[in-house]
Amino acid sequence: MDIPKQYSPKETEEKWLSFWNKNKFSHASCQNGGESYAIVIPPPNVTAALHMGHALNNTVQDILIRWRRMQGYNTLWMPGTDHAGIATQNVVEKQLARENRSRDDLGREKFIDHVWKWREEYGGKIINQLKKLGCSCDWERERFTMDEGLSRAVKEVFVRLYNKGLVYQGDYIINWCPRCHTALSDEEAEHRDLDGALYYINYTVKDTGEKITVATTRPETMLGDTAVALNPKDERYAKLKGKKIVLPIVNREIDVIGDEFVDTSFGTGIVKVTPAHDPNDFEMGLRHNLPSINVMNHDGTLNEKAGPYKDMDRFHCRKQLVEDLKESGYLVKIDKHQHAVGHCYRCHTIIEPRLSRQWFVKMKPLAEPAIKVVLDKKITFLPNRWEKVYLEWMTNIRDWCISRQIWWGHRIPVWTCQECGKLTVAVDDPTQCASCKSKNLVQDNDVLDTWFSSWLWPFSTFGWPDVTPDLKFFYPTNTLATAPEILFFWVARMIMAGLEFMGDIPFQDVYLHGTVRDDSGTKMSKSLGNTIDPLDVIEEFGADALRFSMISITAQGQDVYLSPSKFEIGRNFANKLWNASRFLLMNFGEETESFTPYKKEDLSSDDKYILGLLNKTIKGVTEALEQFRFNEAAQIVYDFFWHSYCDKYIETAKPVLYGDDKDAKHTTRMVLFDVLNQTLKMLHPFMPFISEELWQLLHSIFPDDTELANYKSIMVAPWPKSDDAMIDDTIINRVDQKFEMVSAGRNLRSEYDIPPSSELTFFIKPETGELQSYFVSELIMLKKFLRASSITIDTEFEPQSGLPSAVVKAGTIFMSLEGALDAEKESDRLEGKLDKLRKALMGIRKKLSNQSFVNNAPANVVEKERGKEAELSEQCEKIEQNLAFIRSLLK
RNA sequence: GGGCGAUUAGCUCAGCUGGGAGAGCACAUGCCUUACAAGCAUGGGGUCACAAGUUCAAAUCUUGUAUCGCCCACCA
Repeated sequence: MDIPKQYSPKETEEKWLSFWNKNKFSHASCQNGGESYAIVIPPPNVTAALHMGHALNNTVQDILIRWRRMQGYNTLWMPGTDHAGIATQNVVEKQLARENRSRDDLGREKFIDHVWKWREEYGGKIINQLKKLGCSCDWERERFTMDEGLSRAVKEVFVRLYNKGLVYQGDYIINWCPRCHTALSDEEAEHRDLDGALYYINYTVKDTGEKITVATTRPETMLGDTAVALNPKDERYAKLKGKKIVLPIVNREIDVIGDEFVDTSFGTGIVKVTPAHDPNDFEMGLRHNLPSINVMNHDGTLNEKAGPYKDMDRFHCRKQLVEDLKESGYLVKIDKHQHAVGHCYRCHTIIEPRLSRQWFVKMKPLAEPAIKVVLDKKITFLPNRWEKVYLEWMTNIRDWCISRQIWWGHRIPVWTCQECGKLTVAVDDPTQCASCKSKNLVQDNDVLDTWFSSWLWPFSTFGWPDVTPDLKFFYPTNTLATAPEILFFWVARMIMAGLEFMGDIPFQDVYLHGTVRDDSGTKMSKSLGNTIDPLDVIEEFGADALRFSMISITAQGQDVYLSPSKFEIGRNFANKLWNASRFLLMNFGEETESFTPYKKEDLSSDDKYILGLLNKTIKGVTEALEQFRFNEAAQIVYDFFWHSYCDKYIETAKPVLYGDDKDAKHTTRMVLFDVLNQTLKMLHPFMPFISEELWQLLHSIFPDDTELANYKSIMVAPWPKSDDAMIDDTIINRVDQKFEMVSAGRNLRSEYDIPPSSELTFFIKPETGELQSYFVSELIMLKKFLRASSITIDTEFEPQSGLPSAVVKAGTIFMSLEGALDAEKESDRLEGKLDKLRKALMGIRKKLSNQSFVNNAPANVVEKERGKEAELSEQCEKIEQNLAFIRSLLK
């Protein structure tokens, strides 16, 4: 068989992708029954291109899904995309702008048509990219948050909440993005510390002409001031109470109010009150019945209320106003001042707090049960610390502003009657007013927050509000894997929605992985230009390499630091797998051999050794996966495969394979096959493509092997089960001692600079007779590993001339030298070794002579120390003997 | 202002319920040994940020300090 020395992922990945797709291995049906295991994908935005965050997120999910599928669960991974209201509208508007057109040129209906067309043409390309990554979603079920079904769920939810009094319309201060021209929720406002200024401005007291100074960070809002506030305890308040204050420049008269909110120690202790542009001022306005003056347009320019500043941009106005105040002598001073400023999470424009009529969801009643299920451990967070973050947010939850002044999204199902002015709220478009029966209805112009559809994702994707068989079977889902960034946006809200509308939790485990950063620790983002494109990595290293590398460096919930060189881990590992398999294929191909599994009684100690370690590995990997310790699972298989199977077992197998004993050969082949087969299965969730390729190749060697015929794909082959009966620690320990002896011999060779090409004579003095007979039976092996022409094994061996030696657990190994021994060098070498051992021994002896250690430490710990003490002192003694002999040569 | 995370080898990081400091990369030396140079063998390298405490025993638990990073918060 002619197989290239290097694994090239490209064709392999394409081949199996279409194979899986054709055979629909990832399609789930509730009719197959069994125990369900379901994950709903965090739907990426339709506008998205695959980035490393997606790659990590979806690799984690695919590992879980593939693993559970192999374990025999009825497994479903529900895929789909999010319509991403503002983000998508922005993208399409930008595209229009390039053609010198705006959404207003098109008008609402045509614009929405245009977005749908855009989606068909360019949107959802991320789905194909996820396929390339190897994601085994049930692609037949792909959903979109604006699908007909999901849209119905959205309306249903709105109506239900409205009827329950949990959705209401009101005038409040909301976060307004002057660039997107829409309201945002509190979560959509990102607070960033900015170096701003605190402006001190003089206002005039009308009667007395006296000046009072207020401090503000946003002087332009002065134009909308309707009062000046002091703390009632402030003695200045008594003097000013009832007086009128004249606003500079605009010369409008406003009142003085007393309010506990005012902090006497901040600024001047006198606050300008702008109810239409500040949440605190708004509250004060309500308390004191103040008028609200909104001085801004929706695009952040000043309106007619701003007098001379009309049509000016808010920041231009600020500059001009400060200039004017300075000129007219009202500006006292400007202090540097750092403060948190809200930014639009979509376009990063500075948000304007603005009084506006919007729709809200009352959250407290929804939050209560969602707090309870977490406290009751019905939902667990991994890592656990996120539970606290979740509870903190939930307990201090504020109402959710859900209306958006954009066009792309779910239109609010509310109609206003033009006759009686009453509202009709309905799932199906009403033909007449619910109260006066007039047909003259106008639908609310706004659409809903994107998250108002995604919070229903775990059940809307199964057909809710219909109680479908899928919904009954797969809900609640099992695991949700996502990034902590959307804990509040999405995870928390899904829990609330699940409980409210399904009466049950949406998922049991929430696995929150870290954020992907570049190797300087900066979050990867397109705008910073520090991204690594996963598709480039797939192109260069392969999807398996990308997945394996990323997972093996991702500790549970810690952030991931990526640089291109990291992907070599996975690429090299894939290549190692490739070559080990190549070795098997080369040695299996020569004769058609029937597939007869090895018999336990025919196994050599090396066979038992590797099978023992295999079973330990299966146990370790399975446990690690159960605990969501993906990096550990990957590490365990990696280490087993590379350092035990390849470095040790394949090497011990070679003399057998190249020898004449047909039965031994067959047994060895079957063990080689079995162990690699099981390893490939364990690796499948991590490296789906190469594991499939090699599994298919290996199984195709044996015409009478049934696994390939039974399962057709490793994807649905059974997950390995560990068998304790296969783990014999005595044998594992003995074989380990053999390898330790080999290493000691190799070390001697290396320290004496003897090239591997020259064959040497070794003498092994085993510790016990039992080891002697074991080593004798392993003579061929030992000769191969040590590149020795002859090895003498004798418990009574005493060197007649000076020989370099090394002491290990199993005994002493001596190396013959062609020329005479440099006794001085050897004595130095031995002294060095002895020194190290003695230091270790001293530490242990000190411990053991400590009465409180012996009395207080558990018996097994003390016993272990005693064992170590015996072992080390014996080794020291032997080295001392050897050293004495060498020294005698020096005299 | 509150909360959280990180600090371990030159670099990137593991180290779960306290009991022998680990991996990968890099480095040094030697090897194209009939699976693999994307490899093999051998080796060097760490006051586990600092300080105090609990304990027979601390990288691991407690408290505090420092540095970096993140999240939340309506002091104008």
